[in-house]
Amino acid sequence: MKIATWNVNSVRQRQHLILDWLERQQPDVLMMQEIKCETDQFPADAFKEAGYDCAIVGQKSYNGVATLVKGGFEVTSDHLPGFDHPVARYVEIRTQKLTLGNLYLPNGNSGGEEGYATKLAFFDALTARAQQFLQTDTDFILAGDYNVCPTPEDCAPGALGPDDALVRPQSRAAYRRMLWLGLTDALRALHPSGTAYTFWDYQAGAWPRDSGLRIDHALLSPRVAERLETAWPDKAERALERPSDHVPLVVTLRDDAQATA
DNA sequence: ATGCCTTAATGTTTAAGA
Repeated sequence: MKIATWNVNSVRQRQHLILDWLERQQPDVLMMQEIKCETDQFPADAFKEAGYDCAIVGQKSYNGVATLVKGGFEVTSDHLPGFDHPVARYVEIRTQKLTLGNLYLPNGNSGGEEGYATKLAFFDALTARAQQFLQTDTDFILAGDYNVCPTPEDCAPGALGPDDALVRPQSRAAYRRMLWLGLTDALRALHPSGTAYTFWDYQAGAWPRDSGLRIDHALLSPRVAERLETAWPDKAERALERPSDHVPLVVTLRDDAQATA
């Protein structure tokens, strides 16, 4: 099973790049963030033609998430339970015996301390959601744009100041708290060290200088982690014409031994 | 100079992104 997450920075601007990528990679699931459109503006027909059905939670101008799925699925939530802000930053589906949460965590650099508090509040609710799944023995993946560089190795030297919301100690602690629940960072489980950036700023020649960040992550519940086969950021996508500033993070899982036994 | 791009919309500028 092949699952990807990608902050596309406007699905309408990126539609053809996304369709080309789907054609090449053929994932079973693609979780997209920052679709930047209302639900009824989402180009669902084009993705349908490519073989994908969509779970869409859009809003005007900003944010917005959508999950593309091959095969049957059901939407289990169109918002993050416990996060009481009317923003389109979470959609959750169930397919192939997995619950897949697609998240766009607040950046936390705008809106002063209140804006930063919103980021931590989202983390709290996401942690509670994960605990709920663990308690109910639900296999799950929580993937998306976490807007956190978990360790210094995940932030190119000089790319961000020490007070940036992506690297503040509380942000990193909030991310670690999810790992401490027993979740697995798919990329780091297979590639424990080294750079594995998923984002390069449009500004200041960040891409040619390889001044990137690892901020897009896939966290796996214990039984799903047992099936982890590969995890890689599709860096080549950043070099194409008019790309998103993020690249897809791709995770593949071996077949469920329980299902095939 | 929290700028250097890029996006959407409030649109001949602004806010947000990270």
